[in-house]
Amino acid sequence: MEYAPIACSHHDHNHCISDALEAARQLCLGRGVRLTDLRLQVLELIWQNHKPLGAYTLMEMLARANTRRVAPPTVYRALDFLLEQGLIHRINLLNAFIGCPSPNIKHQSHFLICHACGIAIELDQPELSQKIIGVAQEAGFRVEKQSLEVSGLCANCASDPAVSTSI
Amino acid sequence: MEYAPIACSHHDHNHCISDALEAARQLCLGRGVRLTDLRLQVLELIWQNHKPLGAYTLMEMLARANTRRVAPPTVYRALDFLLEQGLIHRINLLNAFIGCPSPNIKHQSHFLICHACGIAIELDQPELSQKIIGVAQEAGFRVEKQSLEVSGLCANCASDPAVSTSI
DNA sequence: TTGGCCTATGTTACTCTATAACCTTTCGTA
DNA sequence: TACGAAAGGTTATAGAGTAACATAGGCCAA
Repeated sequence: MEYAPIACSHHDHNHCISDALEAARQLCLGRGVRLTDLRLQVLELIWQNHKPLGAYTLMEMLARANTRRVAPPTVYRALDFLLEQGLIHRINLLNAFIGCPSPNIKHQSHFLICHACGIAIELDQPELSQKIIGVAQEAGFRVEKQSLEVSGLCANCASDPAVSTSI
Repeated sequence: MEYAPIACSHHDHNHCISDALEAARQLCLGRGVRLTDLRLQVLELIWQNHKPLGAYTLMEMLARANTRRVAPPTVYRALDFLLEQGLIHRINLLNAFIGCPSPNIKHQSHFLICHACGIAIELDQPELSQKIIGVAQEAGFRVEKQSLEVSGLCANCASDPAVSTSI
């Protein structure tokens, strides 16, 4: 049985963006932390699509949007904040960052990453997290953070003959 | 029920090294690929312990062992070869490389990484790989490579009060 | 409302990781 | 032994991330 993840389907992405930004505002308000202009702008840029973005790409996007250039530490500090608040995830495989659709629920970082179109699909599988914790416990290991990064082809790209034959 | 992974236990590590190098020799012989001096030396250095090593650390170790300095491309080419042959894995979380104890069996990259002592324990859980493939298939995703990197505390460090209190 | 503190951002310089491009050497084979 | 492919050497540079210190802005207490 298959379902199409939202990242992979045609959808009104403006809705994704506004939902994410509103969730971020509420979450920061509730926690008493400051979602500054810069942090909000970085989060908004990350949400431009469902593809993870590198810090230096973000810097260029900021420069283009703001006329003023920001230096690496500035963007990394904003990213650190967003990571701490769980508003974004880091994709180690790509040295890149992607928005989290459910920042208010504590969860692990599990992604499907399409190497054809570049999108990253976040999995929501608490059962899988539990399975991983179980396997680790058998080895006497105390789990703190999980990072699952599966690369391959998303539903769209896998069914696109132009993609499948060009690999 | 717990078992102590070998990387975590007291063990004769020379045995790990000689096994790994012998396995590599056999595997390359069988595949008709060349395990050159440099490649063998890099593999041996990686196997010095169960902690992932960065490319630049390896470069320094090579320089110390050989009197002659090697440049980054040289060590990266050796690493690429070893990765292609499945003799080592890359740990994205650490930008580092670690020896694979079972290069002759095709498998996914699943690791437990202790942030206290630095060791990486490779999991051997085909069932977990299958579970991940299943979850991905539900989203219509065609899996090519899995990378699971779990960070936390290994059995030794978790039971060491000096470690637990210093975090 | 001012002063002081804390947090956020700016700036400069640097480290670490990785690769491009081109040249030389080495190895296996014809 | 000579040739071609593969491996390694060299130089330069791209890409990712951080240290250290300076400045600005928001918030609270007196």
